[in-house]
Amino acid sequence: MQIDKISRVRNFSRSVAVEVGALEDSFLNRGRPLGAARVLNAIGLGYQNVSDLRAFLKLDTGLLSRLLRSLEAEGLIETIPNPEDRRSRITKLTPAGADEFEIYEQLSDERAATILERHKDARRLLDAMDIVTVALSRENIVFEEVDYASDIATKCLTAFAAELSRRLDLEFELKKSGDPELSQMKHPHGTFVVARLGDMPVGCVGVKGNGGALAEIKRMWIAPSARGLGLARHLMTTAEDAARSIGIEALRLDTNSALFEAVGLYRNMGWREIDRYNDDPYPDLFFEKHLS
Amino acid sequence: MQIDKISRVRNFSRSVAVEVGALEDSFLNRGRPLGAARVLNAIGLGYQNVSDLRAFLKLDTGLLSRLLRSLEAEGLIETIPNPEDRRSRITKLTPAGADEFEIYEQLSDERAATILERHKDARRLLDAMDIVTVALSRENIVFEEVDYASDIATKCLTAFAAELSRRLDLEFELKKSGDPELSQMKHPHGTFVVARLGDMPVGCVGVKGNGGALAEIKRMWIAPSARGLGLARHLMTTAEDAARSIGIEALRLDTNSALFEAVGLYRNMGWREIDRYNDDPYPDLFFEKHLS
DNA sequence: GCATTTAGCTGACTTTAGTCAGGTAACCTG
DNA sequence: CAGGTTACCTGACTAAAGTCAGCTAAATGC
Repeated sequence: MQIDKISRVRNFSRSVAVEVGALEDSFLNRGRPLGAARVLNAIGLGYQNVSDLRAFLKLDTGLLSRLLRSLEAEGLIETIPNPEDRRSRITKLTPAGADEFEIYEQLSDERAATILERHKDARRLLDAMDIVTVALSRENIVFEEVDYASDIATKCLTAFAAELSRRLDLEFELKKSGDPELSQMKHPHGTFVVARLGDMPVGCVGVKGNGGALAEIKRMWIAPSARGLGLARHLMTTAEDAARSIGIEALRLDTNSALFEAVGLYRNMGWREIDRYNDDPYPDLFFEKHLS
Repeated sequence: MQIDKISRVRNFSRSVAVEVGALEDSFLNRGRPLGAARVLNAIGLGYQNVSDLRAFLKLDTGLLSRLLRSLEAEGLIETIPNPEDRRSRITKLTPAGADEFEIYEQLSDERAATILERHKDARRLLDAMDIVTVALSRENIVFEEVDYASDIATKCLTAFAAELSRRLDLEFELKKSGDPELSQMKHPHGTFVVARLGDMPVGCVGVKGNGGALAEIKRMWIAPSARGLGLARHLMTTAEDAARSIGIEALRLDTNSALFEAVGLYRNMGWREIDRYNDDPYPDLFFEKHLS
């Protein structure tokens, strides 16, 4: 049976290798060697200083240097010394370079769109792709404190609200930016932590404080595609650490017993069940944890 | 929103491209250029004559020729003229070549296993991979008549039985090879058609005949990962054509109204609802179609 | 049976990718 | 400020990949 699993993975690898090859071919049609195209794209993506480029593309210093020279000769990039350390250098797309980068982006978008077009209902395929994406690059998931109004936080909160509405069959209203509840999830009272894979949101949790020693965990969410990987534990730990660092001594939270995965985690991470502390209709379980 | 979908596909492409690169790196560790390794693997996979290799690997005739020469020099392959057309040539792995191919297979298996190992429960990931595999290579799906006892047919029937058991909550007993019901799905009485993607089963259907002009459709199944692509129509058409070609004039089938997609398809493909013709407890709808 | 086509090979070439040993300017350390 | 380190560059090289014209032998078409 293990053999069968492996052959499924290998069938998968084979089919995506074809897809990757096709994208590279479409890049080659721009008349530039793949190496140069890759460098141009990396610069467009924001890898602007040469050492970052080298690390990202895993290129030898000599090779990268030459590729940069060739892009310069095409008038697509400019490199200037980094004013903070004039040994290192910063690359920048010229307007022509930005145009060319945009064309590569277009090519990538077109290939992606081609795949989607062949599916009347692409949702299932997209969900499957998300699962694979997270599974293959889980070590690149970063956990970090961000402003609840940031782009990535908004993505998380929107997805969270959509899922709650679906799973609990109720209309969950997303709080607006000015909402006092949200402003309590911000330093110095509280904080907001997201887990993300690049620009893809995979989880979030808010710590809502009021200046006192007791704060509350809110908006704990893990993207469906990222479940079963143990991310929630990491996310909660990050949130607890962040809470401790702003002087919070104890946390509490409410949840619903229908969210059994979450409930299991809380118990497992040292949360203690307590009595109801609010009269919201939705939660039916309440927990507390002291941050020693 | 379309933009968001595209970025999901592109995130996916990016993450799998890394995987593909890693596999190629592991291939390079065998000390042979990637081009030669690819040729060796293609030969091992069964692309034995030179023109097939060329088409499969999309290589220039000169380049392939040289790669074949280098593999010959290593003692890994032999090429002999094709006795049927002595202009063309057939390549064959030597015992040493077969060993070397096996090592590459091992490397691929190991990479696949590495991915699986990181997941306690890999089922969700594997299902997602299957969906992606089918979506990306649906144009490679082949529909063909096979013996019901063949490897691919057995895979289909096993999956079919497992799914029926799960969905209808009953213990569906897989027929054994010697079963008379199955032997009626074989020429000259009947036939068995599968849809497959390489060695991956994506669908099947049996035509069970008794020598007369009327036969019955049985074991119609589409793999979960292949649904929503309109394969069932193609599969049924293939089965009807195959039935006609062995002299069958009319087909009938029983089904359950819970399988609404299948029922919709039958109606759409010119099947006419008829009265119950057996007393099985599971079906509640009966159809017939005359093969003009 | 002779011209034509086909399959594959070879030689001669170019481009791309990658490696490595210096070299230079800028920076850092004591 | 001397000595070492760092960041990047250049030159010189090799290996791999790809292209193309011309060749040969076998098959095919009329």
